[in-house]
Amino acid sequence: MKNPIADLNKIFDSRIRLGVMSMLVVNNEISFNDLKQMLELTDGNLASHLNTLEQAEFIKVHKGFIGRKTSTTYSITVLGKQAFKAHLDALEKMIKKL
Amino acid sequence: MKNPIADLNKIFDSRIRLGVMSMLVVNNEISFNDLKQMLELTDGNLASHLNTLEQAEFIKVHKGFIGRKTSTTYSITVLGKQAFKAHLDALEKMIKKL
DNA sequence: GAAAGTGCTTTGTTTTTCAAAGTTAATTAA
DNA sequence: TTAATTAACTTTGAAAAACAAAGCACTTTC
Repeated sequence: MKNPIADLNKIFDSRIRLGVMSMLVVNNEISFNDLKQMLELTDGNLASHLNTLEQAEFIKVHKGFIGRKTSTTYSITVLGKQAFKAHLDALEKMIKKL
Repeated sequence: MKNPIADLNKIFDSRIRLGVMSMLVVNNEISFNDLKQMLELTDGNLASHLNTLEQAEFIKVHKGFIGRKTSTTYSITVLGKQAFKAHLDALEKMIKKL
């Protein structure tokens, strides 16, 4: 038998990054503010997790406007989608023995 | 919409504890050594994660023998099964929108 | 009787997480 | 026009968690 946790992606150990990704899988663009409110996080905390995901190239940023207000939105990348799916598959395989 | 990660159990953020639990769900008794080898961990690291799970009363310990050798085995508790299931349900709900 | 195995505990370092406060820039209210 | 607000950060620092390595008590095997 092989190590059941070896295929889990370390980046997704964090519930917050998991939450961000799961939200971005279904919504192709979400604002910083919406993420912050949905996940109930402080600015700094969210920003640093987003940064981790960005470094990994799992998400990308778009700086734009809503009306005349600045609005930063985030979306998932192809790589991000793949990695997230792979992680979920690994999770599923791990617990599929139920 | 409500916070998608609120129902995830913090104890299962750890890949290692997740791995231990998923192994104990399908095998009703696993030895310290087997867990250590399967998950590729050092003694101290495994022991401390097992301790966390034990504190939460999600697993319990049995000190016994295999032949004449000491053997410590672990099994999941009813509470542990419930908590693990609840966590998996929360995870599933979170990503079910796929 | 020396070496090795089991299952820890202790110690200390590294990594991760997080909140709080400060920052920049634009925007609206007074 | 100045003050206050909002958005989206960055920086700082503290607390928590993860982890490896070493030590330890006990037993067993060589």
